[in-house]
Amino acid sequence: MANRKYEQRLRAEAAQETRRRILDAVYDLLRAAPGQPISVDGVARAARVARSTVYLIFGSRAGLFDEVARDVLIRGGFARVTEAVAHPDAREHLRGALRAGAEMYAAYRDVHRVLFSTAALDPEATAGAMRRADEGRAGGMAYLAQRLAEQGLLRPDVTVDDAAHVLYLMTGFDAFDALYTGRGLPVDEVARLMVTTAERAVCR
Amino acid sequence: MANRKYEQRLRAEAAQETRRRILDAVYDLLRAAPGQPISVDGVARAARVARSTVYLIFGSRAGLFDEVARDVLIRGGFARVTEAVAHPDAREHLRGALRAGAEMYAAYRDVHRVLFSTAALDPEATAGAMRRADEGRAGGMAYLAQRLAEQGLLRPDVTVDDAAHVLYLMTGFDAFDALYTGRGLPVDEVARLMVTTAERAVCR
DNA sequence: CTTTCAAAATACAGCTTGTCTTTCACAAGA
DNA sequence: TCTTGTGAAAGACAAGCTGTATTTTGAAAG
Repeated sequence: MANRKYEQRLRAEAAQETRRRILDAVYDLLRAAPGQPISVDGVARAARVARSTVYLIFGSRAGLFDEVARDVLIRGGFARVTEAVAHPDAREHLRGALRAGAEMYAAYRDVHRVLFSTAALDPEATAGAMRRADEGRAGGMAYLAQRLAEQGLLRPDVTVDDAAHVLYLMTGFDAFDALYTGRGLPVDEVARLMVTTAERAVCR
Repeated sequence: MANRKYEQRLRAEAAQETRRRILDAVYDLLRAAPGQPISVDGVARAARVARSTVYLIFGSRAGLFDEVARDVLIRGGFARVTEAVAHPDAREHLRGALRAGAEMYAAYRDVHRVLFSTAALDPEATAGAMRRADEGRAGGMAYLAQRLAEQGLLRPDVTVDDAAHVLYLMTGFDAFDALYTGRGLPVDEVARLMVTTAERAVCR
């Protein structure tokens, strides 16, 4: 029973691959049948993997969705949102962030819909990934409101706090989806409406 | 087996009473443990009623939630929203509708949250009450946008369609809840932010 | 005193999550 | 080549859920 050290290159790679296959299966199921409950069993079968393997890797249903939530930000292009933040002009920061956010949401709309709705129903069900994303956005909007104020771009009758509230409202997935799915507007139309509405509400 | 006609006063009243008891149980459970899955069995036990009775009266879980959705509008004061619509001044119509809507959502916030989130996840799960409410709101906002245009209150750079889109966005439960729960603002603050944001976005 | 009906009680099939234990297959190391 | 570690599969299991019967109870209506 002496410990024999393993470096396991190939095996670790294979493990990573099955992990990806399971995540991909969630995307596939969501795209194939949006608005339909997803079971761990269904995911396992779609990934051609045993159900117990899903529990082995992700621990639970919540753990799986937690990883999906982490993954969908990367796949959807969250990087472009952070790029927008780097713009020296706060107004361009606002426009870029709203546009990048809309595109990110649209890229995997069904996935975001399921994640947000299940998180709203039962915060435990996503193990906190949604909460973290939300807090990050709240912090980002506080920062943006502050920058707008510093650059003198805020309407005189709008406080920094109010601006942060409105920006938080406009950058949420629900706001995006109300226009995208609820009204059937294309992404660029949604982004345009969001930008003009936000600017009129908080900018001078 | 000859049919004997029944007028059944007392019995019909008793039936209506158990029906209310079941609906009340849903409210109680939602208020006691928001963000926790609700089972038909739990509702039945809370109402001190057999589970089969719930199915007898409401047909299914979806049917139950459908009735709750119908009920919560009445209890929350949807009447005040329709009153606002009657105002001759379209701008006051807008303000009144937004305020009344916010108060209605706030009165039974947890109930609305569950209803909207489950409806978003699975449209079948509420048997259409949410969809109908949504269509009604969409129609109402189209009407309001039209009235604003006719009274010359719309910004010159805003089309009637765009105004309807923005108003639809601002009057949704998700928009309300983003500020009410997401930001922890009191109802009147939410209403104020909604009104000013909507007015700045679409009114001259 | 009989009829009718709301409600309860009960059993059932089928689905779900989550936790086991056992077995298999294969790459890493000696 | 032979052993060992380990990712994954396979399968059994408990517990909870929905939905659909079927039968029984109790009380109001006639």
